[in-house]
Amino acid sequence: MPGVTRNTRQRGEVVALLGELNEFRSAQQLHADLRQRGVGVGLTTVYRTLQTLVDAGEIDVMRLPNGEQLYRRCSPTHHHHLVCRHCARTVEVAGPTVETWTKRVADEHGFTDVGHTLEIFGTCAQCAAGAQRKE
Amino acid sequence: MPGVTRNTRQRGEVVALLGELNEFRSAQQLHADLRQRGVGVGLTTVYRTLQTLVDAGEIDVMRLPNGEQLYRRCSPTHHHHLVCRHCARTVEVAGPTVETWTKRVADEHGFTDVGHTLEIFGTCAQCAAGAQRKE
DNA sequence: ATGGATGCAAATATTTTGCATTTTG
DNA sequence: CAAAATGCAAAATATTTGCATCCAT
Repeated sequence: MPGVTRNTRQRGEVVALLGELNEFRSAQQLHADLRQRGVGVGLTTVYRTLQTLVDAGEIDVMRLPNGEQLYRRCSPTHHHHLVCRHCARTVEVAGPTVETWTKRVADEHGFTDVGHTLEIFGTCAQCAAGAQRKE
Repeated sequence: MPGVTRNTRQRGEVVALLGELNEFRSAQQLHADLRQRGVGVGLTTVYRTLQTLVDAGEIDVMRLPNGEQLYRRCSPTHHHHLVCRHCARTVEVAGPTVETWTKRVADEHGFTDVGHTLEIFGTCAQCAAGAQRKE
């Protein structure tokens, strides 16, 4: 079992990139981004680093309806995402209402140790205005 | 483009099985179930049939945190699922609260054409009592 | 020096697709 | 009979793992 987490160049590159970006990216995208800027990092390492960061709670994972996993540096507190289907613009939203509701529903049915996943998808104002579908 | 949807034996088998079962199953599981009862259906066909049914809104798809896709015949109205992590027992829950909340949040941020995904995971009373982890 | 980290290639796992054949309407 | 559906094998995706080597501490 990994006792400590060492500071390697690759790890630094991944963390740095996530720090700059403010949108969800797949492991593959992040890997491509890095290579494009001339940074040598293996895809395997990107995957492993992201996994480590997720476990440490330093980044967020989200899964699109199509199954792709996207990663992003987010605020450490529990929250959900409102994502634009077209431009991928993302808004973090705190959801005390949802938290309370899920907890209550779970209680009513005798469920404990509850957790949940929630993502909201829609079209942001910009994209709606431009009505520019790029599909 | 497929104009109509024909009635084939295989399609009937899949629909029938989904009709009996009342829990989420993966395409692979459904395929195995069918073969086990001596019904000859190709895995490809199972996938294609499920896809068709989903498009027609006749069945529900859910994705576990691990990414597996599960299918189930559900009530036609919009709802969410409360799923036991251990025994996979599933409860359908209507979520007017959530619907309203997501709509409001989206509005506040100028998002339109909104949709969302929500799944609740926990430990059901039975499993909590038995404390039987079968992992 | 020593155990975690890396990265290549290969293995997994899941879902999709090409295409010849069968079946439904 | 024509179009749709089937099913096998192969392809496409995405992520994980074996293992020899490298490097941070």
